[in-house]
Amino acid sequence: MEYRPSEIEPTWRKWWIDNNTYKIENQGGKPKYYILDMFPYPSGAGLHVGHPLGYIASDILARYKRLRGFNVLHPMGFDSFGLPAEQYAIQTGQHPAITTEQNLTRYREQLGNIGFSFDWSREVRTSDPDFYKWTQWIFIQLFNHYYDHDADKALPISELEKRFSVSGNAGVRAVCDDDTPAISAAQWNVWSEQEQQLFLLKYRITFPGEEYVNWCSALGSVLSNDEVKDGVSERGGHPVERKLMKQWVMRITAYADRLLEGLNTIDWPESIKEQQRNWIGKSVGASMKFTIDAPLPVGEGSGFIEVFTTRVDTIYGATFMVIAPELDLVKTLTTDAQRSDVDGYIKWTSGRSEIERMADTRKATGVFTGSYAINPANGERVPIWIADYVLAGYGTGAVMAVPSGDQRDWNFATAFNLPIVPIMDSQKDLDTAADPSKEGRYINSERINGMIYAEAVPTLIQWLEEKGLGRGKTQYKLRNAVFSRQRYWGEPVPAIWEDGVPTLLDEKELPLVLPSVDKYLPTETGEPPLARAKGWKYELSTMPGWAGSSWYFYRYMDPHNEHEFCSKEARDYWQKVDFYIGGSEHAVGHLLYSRFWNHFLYDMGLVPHREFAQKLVNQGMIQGRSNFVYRAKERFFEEYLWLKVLQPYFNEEGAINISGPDFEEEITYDFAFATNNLVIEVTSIKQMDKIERIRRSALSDGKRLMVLYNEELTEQINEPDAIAEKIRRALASREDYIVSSESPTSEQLFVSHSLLYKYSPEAVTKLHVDVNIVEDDVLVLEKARAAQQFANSNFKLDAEGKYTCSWEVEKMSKSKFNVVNPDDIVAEHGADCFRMFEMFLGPITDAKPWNTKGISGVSGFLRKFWSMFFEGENFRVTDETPTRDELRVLHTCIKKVTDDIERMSMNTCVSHLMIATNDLRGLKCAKRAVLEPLVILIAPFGPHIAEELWHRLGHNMSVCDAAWPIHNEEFLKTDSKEYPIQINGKLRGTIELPTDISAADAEAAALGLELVQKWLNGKMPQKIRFIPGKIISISV
RNA sequence: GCCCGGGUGGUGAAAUGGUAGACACGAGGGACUUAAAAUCCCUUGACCUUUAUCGGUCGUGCAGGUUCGAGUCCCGUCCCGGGCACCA
Repeated sequence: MEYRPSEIEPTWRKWWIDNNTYKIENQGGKPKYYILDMFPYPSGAGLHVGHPLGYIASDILARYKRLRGFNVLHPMGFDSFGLPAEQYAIQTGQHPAITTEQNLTRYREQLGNIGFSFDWSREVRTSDPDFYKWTQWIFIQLFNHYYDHDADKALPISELEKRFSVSGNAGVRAVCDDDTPAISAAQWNVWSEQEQQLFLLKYRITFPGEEYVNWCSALGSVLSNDEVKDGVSERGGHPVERKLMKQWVMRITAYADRLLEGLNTIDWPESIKEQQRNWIGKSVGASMKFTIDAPLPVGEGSGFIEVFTTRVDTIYGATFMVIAPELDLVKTLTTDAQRSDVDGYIKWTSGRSEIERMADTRKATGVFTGSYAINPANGERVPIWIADYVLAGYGTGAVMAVPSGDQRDWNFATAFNLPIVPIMDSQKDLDTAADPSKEGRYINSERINGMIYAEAVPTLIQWLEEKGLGRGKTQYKLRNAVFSRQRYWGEPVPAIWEDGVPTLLDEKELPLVLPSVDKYLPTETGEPPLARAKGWKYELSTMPGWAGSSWYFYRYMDPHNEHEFCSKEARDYWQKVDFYIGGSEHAVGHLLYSRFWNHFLYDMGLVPHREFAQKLVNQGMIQGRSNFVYRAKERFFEEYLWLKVLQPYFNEEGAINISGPDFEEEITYDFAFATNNLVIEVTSIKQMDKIERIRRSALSDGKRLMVLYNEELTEQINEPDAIAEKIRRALASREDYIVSSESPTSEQLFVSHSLLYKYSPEAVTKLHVDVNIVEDDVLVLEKARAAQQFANSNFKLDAEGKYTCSWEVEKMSKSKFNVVNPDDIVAEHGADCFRMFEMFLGPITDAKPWNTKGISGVSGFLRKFWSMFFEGENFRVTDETPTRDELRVLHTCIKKVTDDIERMSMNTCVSHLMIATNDLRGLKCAKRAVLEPLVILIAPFGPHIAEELWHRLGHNMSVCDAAWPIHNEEFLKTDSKEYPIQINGKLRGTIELPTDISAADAEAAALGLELVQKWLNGKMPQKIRFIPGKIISISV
């Protein structure tokens, strides 16, 4: 019986739905397992073959875990708020909810075709009010808490109010704004409600703050750094400016240390953890005061400059200071003698863009202020310079420069002839570069001379603290996260403003539903779109894309709960995500913010674990494989005429004279014949002006002009003879102006890539072509002729009559015409084949271009697998007792597939199933005892074929609830093994030995071999190693 | 510049210190067929030797090291991809 996936697959998909096969309960005697995919944003382009890679892998794992007796939660939903839908709404006026709904429907359909075991009754959508009600609720909780250092967790803001009213903020160690003043209880208590509320904002975990943001007035929105490319918006290319705006901000910095430490407790890819570590950017160092030793005007400045350093141990090498030119302090430090230099430099740097400043990092620029500071360690006077390699925005905007240890400081010192003092006995070649080594012992460093790094740092910090000159300090790169978007399509922020104080809605008033607006643009006065909503009295900005995704994994546990974001029973049952899979592009966005929210929810006692996802795997991106076609330019026709017509047909006459290698010459003619005054001009029929101009010029030159239209050449492109004949007739004629009277219908010519090596690159335009009308890089002409892109086109084919395309690997996207829809693959080969082929491509963590070469291998395998069960039209599985060989094949396969699923090596699983199938077909095995376990083994990969065969084997229940077979070592044993024999590390032969042979016997047997004696060449072996089950190794 | 990954046949890849290239694609040859498709069988890292077998040399970016034995571990180096970037 033939294997027909198009018949069996839809049947079983319906059966699964009808039987609620994938519906999961929050209970049961089984252990739980929670497998989560990063949910997709439903874009208008639909699902492409890259999306399901991770879903297939997780589905295989989910089905496997279920077969192993786990209660598996494997849900799917949609991150359905976002900018693309809003952009589309702006263009078309259509409500984003409508387009989002359409996209969602398409995604559901496409996902439905692949046979996933998702429990769709648990689907969530972040744009659904029933969902974002709880996003808003969590926002309110964040507002109502502050971070207490002593408790090292978030505490209710009411606690803080109590403490303020009793003892002010003196004893409070909490995360707050930098500019928070000290207040007494008396002050707090006399404050008005409004004053108290404003003060509390300095402590709340989410608060309205002033932040520099990337403001794009054209989009009416603030953009994240990665939405800005080269100073303009990635989407639309609009200008972007740095602007100080009132924004809701999340005090994620409060959690910096815990987010960093938590990384050590989770099984995530090292690269993701490393990116998060870099993003958090903890640097442990010291801050120090350099007293200013200058004739400062009385009362100006604090009298010292504070610096932060991660290398306090290098302080004795600090021979000068550098401060950022933007700092106000520069004015006071500048002496009269230096004033004009300094002013000039400041003027020059302010005119330089960020990009320029980054571009020439090699050349040190800067100016001496004329003032000095005292190095607190050795009391030496060091000059204070300004230079733009020091950034005002980082730390204090001042550095102690240690030219022997820091390359930028070294460059600067070398350029301006400042002293370079070695501080470590291990530093080398200080005349050519800095040496930042921490190895060795200190020199020229008084107090720490002779110490090593680990001794020097605490010694110095202790000394600085005793003297009041500095202290140990930890600094983070992490900034608080801006949480407002001046956009429409996002969660409304549940806040009302009154007298500059935000009040949040009561829980009972949630959800605050997104109102209707007439347009999705900012107002004329630059307010966000929500300002257009009638009667809207709430906050005008909405939440960012990462709001809903920061907690959605809990909603799946209890998706329809109207009273809580997720019930306690559900949280207690599912605990956390056991296995999370998604793209590494979310490394520091989603994955850091969701960890932050989870820590907060943990502090509130709402979730059972500090980290929500124990294990994370990144699936590699499936890239697109774009195809390109080449459209002829005028230049191409000129070169074609020369190469294919004039040279072959007229050279022998010696009668032509070409205007030279520059085909683009405008004044003279493209080709001129020495005889009969004939000149030829090649141009488009559309260029009537040009033709007229040339005609007049030919007339005055006394030349006879022949005009060949690109378009007529296009039609005759495969008949150079005909064109030659035309020219021959023109040569022979006496007419002054020869031009085709017929008007050609072809407008464009596309030239096969295989022919292009003869032509110059400027002769053609390279264009993307839809990969769906290309097969094996050859354009399918029937399909191409029907395509819009090739209307009124002709093709120049190669000698084999083919139009070949070139290709490149690019991101898969609609604009590159390289999107492959999984539906098409499923329709052609079946869902099981599609699933297994995606896995067979290679390790899921690797990025790879989509290429269906090789899909026939998987397709053929499934047919072979199927055919084991049939003899003609009959199901032929028997109850005979299997042979040892058959059992060995089966149990080897069980072992390998089981091991490989556990380590997510899905590609090799497919290989092992292929091997077992090939072997069993060789043995002509059709025995139930072998084939039935094999059906269970294939079930996670090809659920449809497995379900079909499972039922044909006589079962009524789904194969999903079968028991995963366990391999029996007994059947893997063989009586003998072929041992490789290595002599001096080289493989020289093999020997068949009994499995249970003793070392002595094995050695003797090996030495008895003729081939071994040959290599020994009469010598005695120095050593023989027998590694049971592996190898025999002989050294001579 | 710094931090992560990764370099293996014509291609996708496999090999968790023990026979490098499993499995598959592609290619070549053959069987079946009126023919084609489908299917099945054989060969397929490079080179040398041989009628063929047998056999040998080289081979996992490059160059070293550890080891009886290295694609795998260590040191150096080059190249490719990703991330961060005058971050003190």
